[in-house]
Amino acid sequence: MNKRSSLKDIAKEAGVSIATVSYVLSKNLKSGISQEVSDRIKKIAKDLNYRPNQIAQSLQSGKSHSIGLIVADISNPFFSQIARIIEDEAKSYGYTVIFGSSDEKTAKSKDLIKFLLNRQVDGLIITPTEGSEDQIKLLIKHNIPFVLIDRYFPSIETNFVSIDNFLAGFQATKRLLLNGSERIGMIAYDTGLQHMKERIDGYREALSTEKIDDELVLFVKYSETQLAVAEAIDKMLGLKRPVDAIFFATNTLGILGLKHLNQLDKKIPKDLSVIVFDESEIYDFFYCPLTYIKQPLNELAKAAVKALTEHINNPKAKLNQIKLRADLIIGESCN
Amino acid sequence: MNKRSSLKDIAKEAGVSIATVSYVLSKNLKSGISQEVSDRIKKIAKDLNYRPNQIAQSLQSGKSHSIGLIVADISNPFFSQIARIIEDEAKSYGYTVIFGSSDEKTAKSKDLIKFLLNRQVDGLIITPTEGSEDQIKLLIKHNIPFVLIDRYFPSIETNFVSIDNFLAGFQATKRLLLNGSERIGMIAYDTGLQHMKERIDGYREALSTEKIDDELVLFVKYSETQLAVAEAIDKMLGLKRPVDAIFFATNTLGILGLKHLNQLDKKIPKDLSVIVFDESEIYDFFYCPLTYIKQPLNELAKAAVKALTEHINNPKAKLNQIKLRADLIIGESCN
DNA sequence: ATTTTTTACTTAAACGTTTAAGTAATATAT
DNA sequence: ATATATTACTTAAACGTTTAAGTAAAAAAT
Repeated sequence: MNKRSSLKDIAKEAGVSIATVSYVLSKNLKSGISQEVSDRIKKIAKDLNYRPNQIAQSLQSGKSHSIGLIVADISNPFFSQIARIIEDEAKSYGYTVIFGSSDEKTAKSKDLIKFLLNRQVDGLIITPTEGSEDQIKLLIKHNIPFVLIDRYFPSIETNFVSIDNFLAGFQATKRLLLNGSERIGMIAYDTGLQHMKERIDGYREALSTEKIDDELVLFVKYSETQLAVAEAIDKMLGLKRPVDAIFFATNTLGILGLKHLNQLDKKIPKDLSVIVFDESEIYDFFYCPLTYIKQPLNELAKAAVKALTEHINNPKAKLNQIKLRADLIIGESCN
Repeated sequence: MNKRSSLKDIAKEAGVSIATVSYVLSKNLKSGISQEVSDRIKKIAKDLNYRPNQIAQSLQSGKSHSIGLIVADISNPFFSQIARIIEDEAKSYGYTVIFGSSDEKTAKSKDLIKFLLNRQVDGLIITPTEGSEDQIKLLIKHNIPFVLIDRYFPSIETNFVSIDNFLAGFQATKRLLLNGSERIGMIAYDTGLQHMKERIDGYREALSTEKIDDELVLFVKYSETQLAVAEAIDKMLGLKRPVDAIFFATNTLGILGLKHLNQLDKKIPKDLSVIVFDESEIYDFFYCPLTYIKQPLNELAKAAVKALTEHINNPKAKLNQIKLRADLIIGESCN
């Protein structure tokens, strides 16, 4: 890369001090530089195609004007859609986004946080992994601005932006009951993360006590999702009293589940009712319009960036603990 | 954010000079520091939780160890999958990735390049937009390491990594002919970009002269893709001699096209044969297994990162102009 | 006519590193 | 016993900014 021109080069060319050039070019200070010198400097700057070195500015100011984004997996459309909105939003505040994928692994998340902080990001937006409480506490201890997104830890006082997962789980389940389902299975990730817990709690709350049956809530490990979803479905359908509805707790679980149900040649909603979490383009290709929970991705991502910039600019700003409402989009998969 | 400890803090604590601390902590130089002092410094560094300030290191070294990634739209699975591979690969070389979406707009792409260069990225991986030749030439002029991905400009000597789009277009069309299609339509983006041209050229090459018909190649604008795809299909089906097969030149075009064909209640392959560019999870939910062109995303992304790091480390390294072969995955959509 | 204020700059330090060059003390060689 | 080499450091400059503090000259006030 060619050496880029610096204030020094301009100063030399203009026969003035570096400070003078700096004063002229950083418009924020209208300190007393004569029009003539100012114009000359501006012209030279333009001729030399001067662009301030942000690294030097960062070192000087202690601000990098970049934020770190840690998602579970950027190639998952749920996260890449969020990333896109965060990108645009961050840019409007003057921030660049450096991203990383944790693969839901605590160790990876820890490395990423370290990596991003070494890069002197001004703050972080994180979808925390299970068991990453200590990492989060460390961020608090070091006064590093951050916002949790999608999930949060009820035991830790942090900024977070998520949906009301309890309500979403509750509403979905109520809908299934309303449409006559008697035995409603739920397939969720095997994680202690709050968002998952709440989805399940919402589901339980919606069921009358006699309908609750622990056999009907099955957990799959993130690392073996595909196989485990299929097994869970097989199990639910193989029960003495099989399920007549399944509630999938995420996007990925739902898609894999629907694939397996297709393989089993189960017809929705004739053989089985289904509700899925999150939107997907895929639903358009499913023979039956699906009923699903639609998260307000735009609002989630924007609120996260807003909260983060607020805390970057004022570390004492009060915490943003935002739970947005997710809508249940009614299709025909649970009729 | 709490002030992080610096070499200065450690030096003060240890009663030595900053340089001594630097020598100890930057293991690469085994210059003569006594074991005793060295151990003491290391202990203090650990106690103070010292992490080198990469901004300062960057300023000093002129390397930021970050690369800029410009894609058309990070929320498009094609690009987010590539981004994920680039992320992992870049990390293995010690680079962070800063990304941006150009939305296929030249002006946005220009801004992004400027933005990323101001951030002192060491190099760029770019999916160039139509008409961005000047931006690319400027990068060359300034000796900025970069690699084009997915597309390239035949008129400019650059690093690039793409697939052999001509061959892909050729093979897809040949397949349709082989399976008996007589009137093969193609829906492509209205762009002069080379990858699109080559896909169309491949299609033309496969057709015998008398089969080529300009009515059968329809172009849609990126900014109005959805509507335009539907119109193009309607037009092709409404011809005096309507098409009996459609070749969709990208992922997005294919998905939108299939949706519209569903709405028209056209059955594939009975009413119409179809071949699509790129993979999608969606295909699993289409009633008919699709025949599609599968790009080797892993190889593409890895080759791009490799080429880029090569050129960052040695600006005179010879150009990597890589065209990988894409496979035609045979389904049942053109039988 | 002298003092004060204003103008238009410059000097210098700082941000946190790296690293070439310098130095004093000790060890080795002659 | 003196010259030379080695060890274990320190000094200082550099990367490119920003900005408080300083200064000389010109303008305004007394």
